[in-house]
Amino acid sequence: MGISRAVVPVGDTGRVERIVLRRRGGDVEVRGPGATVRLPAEHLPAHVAEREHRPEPVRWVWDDTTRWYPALLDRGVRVARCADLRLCHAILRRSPLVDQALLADDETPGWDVLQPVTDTDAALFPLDDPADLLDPVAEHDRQQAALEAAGSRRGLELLLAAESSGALVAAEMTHAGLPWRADVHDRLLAGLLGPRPAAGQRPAVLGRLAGEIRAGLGAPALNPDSPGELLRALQGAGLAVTDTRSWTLEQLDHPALPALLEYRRLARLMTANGWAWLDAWVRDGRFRPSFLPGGVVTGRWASHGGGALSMPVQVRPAAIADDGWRFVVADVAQLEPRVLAGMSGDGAMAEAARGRDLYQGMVAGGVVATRAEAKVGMLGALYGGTRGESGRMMPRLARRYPRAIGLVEEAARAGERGEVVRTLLGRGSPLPAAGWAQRGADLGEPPDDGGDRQERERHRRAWGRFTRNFVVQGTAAEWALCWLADLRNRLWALGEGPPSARPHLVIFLHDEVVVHTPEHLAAEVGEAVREAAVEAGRLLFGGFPLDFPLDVAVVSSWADAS
DNA sequence: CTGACTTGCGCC
DNA sequence: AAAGGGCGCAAGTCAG
Repeated sequence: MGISRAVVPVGDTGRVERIVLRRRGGDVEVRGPGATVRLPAEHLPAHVAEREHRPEPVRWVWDDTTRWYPALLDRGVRVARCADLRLCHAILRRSPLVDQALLADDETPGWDVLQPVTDTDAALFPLDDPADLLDPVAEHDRQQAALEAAGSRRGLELLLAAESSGALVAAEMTHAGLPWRADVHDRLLAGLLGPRPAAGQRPAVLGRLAGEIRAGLGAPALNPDSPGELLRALQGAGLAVTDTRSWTLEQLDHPALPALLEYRRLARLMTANGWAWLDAWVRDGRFRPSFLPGGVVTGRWASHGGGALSMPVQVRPAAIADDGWRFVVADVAQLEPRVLAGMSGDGAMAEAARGRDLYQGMVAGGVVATRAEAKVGMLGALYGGTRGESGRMMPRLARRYPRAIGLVEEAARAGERGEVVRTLLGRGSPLPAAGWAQRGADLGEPPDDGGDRQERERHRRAWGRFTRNFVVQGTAAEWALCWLADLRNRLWALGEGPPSARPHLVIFLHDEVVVHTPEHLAAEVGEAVREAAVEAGRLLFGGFPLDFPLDVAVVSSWADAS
């Protein structure tokens, strides 16, 4: 394995040799700047490893990381850089900074619809993979030409490098898996629900609670899992409700409700992260979901399998580091408001962000009286809340933070006009569904009846809330990608030996990372996480003074971090 | 029966 | 009058 201690800079696109890989039946075509060689697929890992060990940096160009990297990782081969043509294509195709004519080709629709493969057990090179019909060399050339001609090119270049690096991290996290103690999880479930029941049976505690609910509501046949039956039973018991959400039920006063709310809480645990979840997703002491970089329109990651991006705090005690290893858990406080301050160049908001608690900083700046007001006001600015408390805060925020609030307001107005907005680095928003945007009264359409007009207006406002949030959520995702990519490089430089012996990422949740590390490196990993955050801020916002304080914890169980 | 939709709730 | 962004997942419900 390579033992280079140098940290690879994120986005060092210019000086790096590029090698394009392409499947050719059972062979792989390896096309470097000087020569093209063809070798059997089973020889590829050794070939890649040999090239990675040489001192001159290389960027592997391939159609889709999910189609190449898992097999390399299985053979113990790690790569420093790649260009993921599928992900880069998706960004470039939607970016308003890009001349789409430069991407146009007969194969463009094929790249548009190319999906990642998530089933790592599938054959390495399935015969009918649509990816094999696409020419990665030509696509890479088109992408480079489009990038060359793009406005704000450096931002896009950074985004493509970070996105590709994210694809590597995603594959590596699935490969490594999150250490998961099924025995601890099972004890946790048994403590709350009773011992594991036979398939299809309610565990003892849920059975008892169901009985209490039926008795309390006078509905002996009620299935509390059925929203319809439950609603009728509640109404039959004299409660004026129109839905059965827990939040609604908490407002009511009825002797059956404590049992119902407790049932809800435990039934949720059982169905989402109960024994069935353990059977389906935990093998050999590891939870291995697949992560999908760019899986959300804003650029956030999605995940598939096991609900990896919404692991309840309740079950995190079962995530336990291996013997002699630790977790380093780090999250950014108030990432989105900080990113908004940076992207808008709002000095006053950046000043409030100086320090651990941005909301407290807003109080100190005299813009609001309490932290709670600061928080609800800021969430309203980011999500488009105009009602109640957050609506009342907006004028004050707009006065004190004109650039920040101006930026999100303008994004909302642009969305309402049906326009594309973009993140700081250049990821574009999708266009709204055809309909309201094209048929506005300002385009000369005869006025419809009031119902349609109101409907269109609702859609217009909703789309404005989406674009308002898009620019901030999307730029926050870019900060997080840069953080992740730089951290990945630092972690590699920190360790020694094969990938499995080095500190490695196991979880990434939008603004939080978990690193699994040999215990003796935990302190250094903590430093690396902080340094990577500083670097991410520099990459996105240059010299603009903006803090991204982290909470960092070195723990044995994920649950002990929060 | 399957598949699409709804409801509710976990995470950020 | 109403007006909160993005996801994934499981169970219930309903249409075909």
